[in-house]
Amino acid sequence: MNQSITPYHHGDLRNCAIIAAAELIESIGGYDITIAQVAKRVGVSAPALYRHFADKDALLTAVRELTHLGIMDYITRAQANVEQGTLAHLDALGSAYLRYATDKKAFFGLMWEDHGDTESRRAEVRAKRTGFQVLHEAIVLYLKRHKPESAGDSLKTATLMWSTAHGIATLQHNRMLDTFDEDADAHSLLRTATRAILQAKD
Amino acid sequence: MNQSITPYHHGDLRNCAIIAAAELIESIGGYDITIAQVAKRVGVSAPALYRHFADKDALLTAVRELTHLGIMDYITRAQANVEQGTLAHLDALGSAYLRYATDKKAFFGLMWEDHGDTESRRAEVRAKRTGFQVLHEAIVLYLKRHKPESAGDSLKTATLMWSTAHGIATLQHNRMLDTFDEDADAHSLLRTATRAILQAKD
DNA sequence: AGACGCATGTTAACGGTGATAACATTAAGT
DNA sequence: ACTTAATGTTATCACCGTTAACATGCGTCT
Repeated sequence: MNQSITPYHHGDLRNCAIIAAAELIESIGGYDITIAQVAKRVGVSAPALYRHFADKDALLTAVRELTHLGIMDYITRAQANVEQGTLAHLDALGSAYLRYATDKKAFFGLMWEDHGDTESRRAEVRAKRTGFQVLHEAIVLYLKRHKPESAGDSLKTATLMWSTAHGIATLQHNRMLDTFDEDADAHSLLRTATRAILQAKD
Repeated sequence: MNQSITPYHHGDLRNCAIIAAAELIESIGGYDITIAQVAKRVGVSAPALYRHFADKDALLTAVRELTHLGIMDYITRAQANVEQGTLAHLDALGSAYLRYATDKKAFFGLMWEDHGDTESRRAEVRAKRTGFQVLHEAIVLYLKRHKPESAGDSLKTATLMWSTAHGIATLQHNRMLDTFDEDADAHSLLRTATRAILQAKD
């Protein structure tokens, strides 16, 4: 965001590098980025970045954190004008997820890239589950209101909704849903699934 | 498979290279393979491979074709001992998909890797949709038998089932479903979803 | 059978990449 | 002011994908 004063030696690299990497990813529409590119964009030599990141993956992990904030922004914004615990609420959450996946395609892809099993990995999993918690709470509320008898299935229901949304997003990402059924776009598809999952076991 | 006679100069490289690449992928459990590794494994110098593959992605694309065969094998095998068009049939298809995703984790990941938009891409999309056709036909049969009134939704239903299965598989792939709900493993999760989707609009 | 040509292999080399080492410079604290 | 740690620089490495230039041997035509 703000690179403040004295950008060269004293300025906060790290943050600038993360932002530069993110901008680069967005501009080329893919996460196959190079350290040298980031360094050049921030106006510094490549090895300088290794003072702030252990390796390339550490930088990308930082970008992923930023991505988590981004998707959370989509989600919280989607909740703003919707009554909590309603079906419209769940629809809004699902739509936000899908919208992020298409709007910020490269980031969404990076988010689920298959990187190693380091300890920073654990933090990411936690961050992603935090996003899931929002969905879970919304479902808890919905079930309490409309189906108290199956309130115990909230976790399973939430997992199912997430899986479906994620599957639609990733398949669409791979151009796998393109010409199947024109009037069944991703969003309406997810809405149908949501209703089906909620109606189950009536 | 069979590298037949005279493996050196005259033997069928290409196929050997593809198999070597596949074996390598399986052994290291990831698709971050190097041309040199493949070359060494097949006992040939690295540039030799470029007589048979335009670039690295062409080789990986060939491996992906092999992967498509592999998953189709899982699917057809799953159909063998099951009555067509039954709920059990659909369960078997879904389970086969999930089982492949966990059994051949690296291949499943490679299959959905984000590679460029070349023309070989088109062929892959077709191959993957061929797999989808099996699911679709099973659903057509099921609907015709059990719900003739919603036979028109077969495509949408199939897409939804695929999306859910794919979402479960990929989320599990990213260790995202690990400790959520112990008694709700991937397979039972998908079975619940299948029933919900089929029961919808009753 | 022998000469030719093409498919297919080899070694050498190039540009680019992630990463480290050795050195330089600035900021901060006493 | 002098030391010290943080942070930058250039030089360098090993490796990777890829191409060029050269070598080898199989198939074919006469």
